[in-house]
Amino acid sequence: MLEIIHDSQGPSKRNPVRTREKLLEAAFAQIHSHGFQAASLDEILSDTGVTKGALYHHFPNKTALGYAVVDEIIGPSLVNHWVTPVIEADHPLEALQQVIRDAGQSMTLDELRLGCPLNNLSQEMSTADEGFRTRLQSIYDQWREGLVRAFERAINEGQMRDDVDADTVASFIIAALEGCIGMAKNAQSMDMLMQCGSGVLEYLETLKR
Amino acid sequence: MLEIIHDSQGPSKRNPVRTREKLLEAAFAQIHSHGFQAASLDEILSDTGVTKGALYHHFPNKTALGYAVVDEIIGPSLVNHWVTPVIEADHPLEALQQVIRDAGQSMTLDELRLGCPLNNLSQEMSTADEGFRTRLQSIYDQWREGLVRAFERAINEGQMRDDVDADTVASFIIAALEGCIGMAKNAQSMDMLMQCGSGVLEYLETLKR
DNA sequence: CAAGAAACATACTATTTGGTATGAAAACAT
DNA sequence: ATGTTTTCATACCAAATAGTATGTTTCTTG
Repeated sequence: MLEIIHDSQGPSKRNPVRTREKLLEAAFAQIHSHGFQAASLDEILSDTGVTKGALYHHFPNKTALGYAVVDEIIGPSLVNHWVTPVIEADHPLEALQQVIRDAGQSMTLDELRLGCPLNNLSQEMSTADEGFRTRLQSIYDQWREGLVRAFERAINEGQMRDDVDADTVASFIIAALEGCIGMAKNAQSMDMLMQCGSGVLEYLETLKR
Repeated sequence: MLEIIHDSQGPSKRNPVRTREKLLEAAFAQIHSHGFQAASLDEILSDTGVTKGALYHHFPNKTALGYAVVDEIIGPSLVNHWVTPVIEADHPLEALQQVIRDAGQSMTLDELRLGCPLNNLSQEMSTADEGFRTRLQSIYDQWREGLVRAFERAINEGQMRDDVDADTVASFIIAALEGCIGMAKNAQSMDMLMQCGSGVLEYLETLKR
């Protein structure tokens, strides 16, 4: 928290691209820890060593910085970890189960305490700022559409029951996953995460044929 | 929002109990709408017509007011609507399904946009304030323990499969429900609530025997 | 009824906040 | 080299916030 994000390359030559990156990273960390509204610009600046002038050169205001965090960090990260592996897998259902297990096992208690950045921001900002809501919604949409495609493929290939609606299942899975993380986040308990997660895994098991 | 909460009884005789109630109600509304940290004391005062002196007579600080909202409004309301009906029912699984359906049908779009007060506060405050976290956790615990008792009874009476762990199922159900509401809240879509909710209902169906 | 406590009212304060104004130093183009 | 744009630095500001100080009114109690 008190660490400054150093440039890896020697003395401080001027590097606007890296400056913007540092701001995004620090803003993401700050938002993840405290939420968007409680995220302090001054803290982001002291964390990065960037000055207010530079910040407001790269972003017109705090909201725009938040939007950039959503578009350039949260969205891509979610697609990488949760969508692509399932879409590209030969056996989507099992791939999804594996992604869930991996996420559960690689997550530390400190990370768990912070919760899911996507869900955190949604719950905080959906009523407060329409721009956040739509951006976050498009991430959820990508996620759901990815799962739907994967499920439909699994159904066609006879890996999955054909008496379920892929769209309903996808929505339910995403909701259940976010719910599990939220639950375990408040409990601050790895056991709760595992217990809840195994509920999801068992549900996925019932979808196989 | 702009309406003042009037006393129903004539002119403003001094009524400390009612004053405290009005503060709690307005604080709950404010927290439900904007979250705890963004809830403005000044707005609560102008909503109620109560003055700052009275507020700080009844509550030592903003945090204590928030705690009281959790203990005296959010907790009891949840137990009333979600725990008691299931515990007292002859057929817990079907009762739970009915509670879910009722909640879905009685919920307006405006309410949906605000989300679940319990989940909202958990996600916002669990990292920021340990007092909030423990209080909210005890509500979750009551909920889960209520469901566990109901499920165990259903299992004993042969209404529910006996190859599932009541505790795991209870945690998963609560997580899934909160996840559904959160999902639909961000989507601001009643359809999403219904779609997600039917996922929960179908899952509950698989638990019957 | 008197005295003390409870309940409320008003004015003020200290701090934090996002945002701005203005200028300097690099980087770039000609 | 010189002018121009980009990138950054510093100092400042207006608004909002929770909280306090202090006084007044109502209620309770002996």
